[in-house]
Formats: sequence, C-alpha cells, structure tokens
Amino acid sequence: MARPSKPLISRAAAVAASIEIIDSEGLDAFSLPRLAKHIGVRAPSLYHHFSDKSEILEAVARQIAGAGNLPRRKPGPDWPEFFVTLSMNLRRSILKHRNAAPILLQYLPRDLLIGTYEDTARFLEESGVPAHLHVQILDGMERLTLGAVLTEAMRKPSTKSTIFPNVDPESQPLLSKALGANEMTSRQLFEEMIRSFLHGVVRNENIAITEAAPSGNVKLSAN
Amino acid sequence: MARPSKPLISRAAAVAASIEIIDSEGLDAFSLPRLAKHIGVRAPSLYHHFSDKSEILEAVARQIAGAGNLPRRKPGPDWPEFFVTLSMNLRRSILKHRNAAPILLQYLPRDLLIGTYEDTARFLEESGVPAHLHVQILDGMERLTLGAVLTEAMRKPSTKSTIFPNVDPESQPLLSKALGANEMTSRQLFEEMIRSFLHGVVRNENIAITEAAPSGNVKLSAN
DNA sequence: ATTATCTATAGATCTATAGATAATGC
DNA sequence: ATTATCTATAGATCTATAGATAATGC
Repeated sequence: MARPSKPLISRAAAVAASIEIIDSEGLDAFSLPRLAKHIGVRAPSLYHHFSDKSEILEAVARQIAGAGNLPRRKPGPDWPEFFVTLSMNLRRSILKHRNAAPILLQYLPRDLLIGTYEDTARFLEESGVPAHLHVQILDGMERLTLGAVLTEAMRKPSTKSTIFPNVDPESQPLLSKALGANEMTSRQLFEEMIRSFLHGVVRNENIAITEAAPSGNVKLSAN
Repeated sequence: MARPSKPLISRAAAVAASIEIIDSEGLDAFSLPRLAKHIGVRAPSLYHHFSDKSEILEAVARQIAGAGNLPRRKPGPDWPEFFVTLSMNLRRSILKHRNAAPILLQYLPRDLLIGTYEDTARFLEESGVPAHLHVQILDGMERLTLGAVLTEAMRKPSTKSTIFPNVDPESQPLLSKALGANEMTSRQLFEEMIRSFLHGVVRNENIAITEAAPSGNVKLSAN
C-alpha cells in the first residue's frame, strides 16, 4: 500500500490510541511501533503527522488535562467554590488516566488549570479578593492542584482504609485514633484541602466569604 | 582485573554517582553503562550490589528526599510552623536535584515527609488540634508538599518576574496589576501556601493558633 | 506536484545473564 | 568457599531517516 484513498492516521486518533495503550499497558509499553500497531499502520508513517515522539506525548498531556469544562461562576462570597470545582474537574480527568501522570508532570501546559488568567483575576477582583492575594491564589491553585493530583495518581486507587498504609493499633494508637476519627474519602480529603488553602489565604482579610459546609449553612469568617 | 583487593563499588557511592549524572546530564542520560563509566567499572558489576535498575533509582529517591533533618518542635499554638519548616526542608532537598523529580514521583517513599506519623499525631494532639483534623493535616501535607515541589522542580528556576510567563500589560491589565501587587518570590509563595493550608484546615475550630507574620506580631484567630 | 503511506535500515542503545577469574577470609 | 570484579553477548528494543510508490487534487 502506498498512499491510501482515505488517510489512515489522524492526530486525534493517534492521541486517542496512545492514551488507550498507556491506560491498559502502562507508560513503558508506549512506543511508536506499539502505537502504529494499534492503529494498524507502520511506525514511520507517524512522522507524517508528528515531528517526533515528544510531540505525541505533548498532545496526550493536553488531551488528558484539557478535557475539563469551565464551571459557571458568578463573582461573590462563594468564590472559593469556583476554584474547588476547577480542581475537582482536573482531578477527575487525570485520575481517569493514572498511568499518564509522569507525562503530565513533564509536559505540563502552563495555563493548565486556569484557562485565562486574566478572566480569573477579574473574577477574584469582583469577588472582593484584594489584588495582593491574586498571585498567591493563582499560583497556589496551579501548584497544589496539579501536584496533589499527580501524587494521588501514582498511588493505588485508595479506599478510606488505605489513606495511610500498615497502621498498627498497638504501636500507633494515636494515628489509629486519628484514622478512626476521619470520615473522609480520598476525594473528600482532596476537596477539603483545596478549600482549606483558599480560606487560609484570606484568613487575615476582612472580606465576606461563604463557608461551603456539608449541611449547607452559611457563615462569615469573623477574622 | 578479577576481584580487586578493595571493593570498587559501594551502594552509597553508586547512588551518589547516579545523582551526579542526573544532575549534570539529565535523567535520560542515566543508564547502567553510564553509571558504571562514572564510577570506573563495568556495567554488569553493578548487579552485584543492586538487583536491578529500579533498585538504584529507588535508592536515589530515598537519598534525595530523605536528606532532611527533623526540625525541633514543641507543641503549642505555633504548631503550623513545624510543618512549614518540614515542607521547606523537603523543598530545598528536592530543588537541589530538579532533574530527578520524575524519579521521586515514581518511587515516592510513603512516609516521605513525616518520618513517624505516630509522633506527629501526638504533636498535633498536644498542640490542641482536634483529632478529627489529624488525617486532613497529615494527608494534606504529604500530597501538597511533594506535589507542589515536583511541579516547581519541573519549571525553570523562576524569578519573581517569571511566576507567570508572557504577561502582556495591554491585554492582561488585571493580571499585570496582580503581579505588580505581589511581593513574594517563588519560595515565599510556596511557604505561604503551606501556611495558608494549615490555617485553613482549622478555620472553624476554636483553638489558639499563632500567626507567623513577617513583622513578628502575634495574633489569635477569632474564628 | 503534493500527500500519505510503505519498506528497509542505520545506528544507537539498553538490561540482564552466563561464565571466567582472582582476591579474600575462614 | 565466597566474594567482587571482568568479558562476552543474547536479545530486545527504539527513534528517526531515506527513498519508493501510488492516490489525490489542481
């Protein structure tokens, strides 16, 4: 076969196939010959669509991380919840493809979390968050979300009982007690971590902020 | 040469040499032949000291991450600063060897940050932090510190002006303003992120907590 | 003429094992 | 006998390029 009547390869299909391979066989299994085989072509043909292997991996990273759709947001005292939702979306997207975590670390798109910083800065402004905290929030959300998700992705999918491994009630009574007192899943711990950060950033500011409590009660910080 | 009078290879020396290679030539340059050459031996000899390549990488990860010495701590209302110090130590250790970040992601020792969870749980207890928050704090510190450090390690060493790349004052006036209002270096942003998280976790508790302000003034949260 | 595939292959690795060899230490 | 090196090498890749070939679309 020389040139086929219909192209056999598209960038999108190649990226999708790459993700399938990485998901099912692991990152080490991924190679150009392996990808080509999965699509049903020969490896050198891939060079017609990508300049090299890293370009494919980059596209894979973007595909996995960029899948999130922006949550709706109106500026206001519950502004932290916008960021919480943003983080949870990214978390879900990435945990769907745990094996690709190292790729995401390497090819992290810079504006991963926050599509357009400018819009987000305006959102913070209009929510009454002082400008001197904007960089702390934007930078913190980026680092913290991506970082925490990647480390979570590298662990086995965890249940409540595996948050800490191998805890012996005899020798570690306090830790056991703490684990007993914990009601939260891995997902909830993540969510609350983001929320804690955001509330913590503004802890010394005199601004209205809504506490998103499970029971739904609303409360203003008195600090 | 068959068996030498004095052994040529030790685990410690091999790990140290591995780190030197990774630091100076990057992770991709690391291989057993490359390591052997650096030590002045032949690659197969390494198998006498390590069962395979991943065992070497694991030791490298432990060496880099385990270098931190525990900060002194007395339980009390400034308990967050103990964790801040812990994080900053780990951050320093890892940023010394940025190129090894992917290894750390893959071989992360589980009790990386907090040597013995039991002792740390006691510390929290004695500081007046309610038990139902201990898991949030321990788990959060692990994820957040390691994750944020690794993503920072993957970036170019950044100056204040490169916290966000390519900001155009014309089209991004608010972000520019935010950057102008930011006084903090990358290191300070990291530090304050940790602190914000810790203060945020206990935001709804009625406990004494010391605010570590740059000016040194002390203040109790009224929340 | 351009595009999208293919075959063939250069060239460079790498990991890990088998088996030889000589120094060591009992 | 055990230990710590070596040589030789199996065996398996991989990435990327050169050049042939046939379909497409102008």
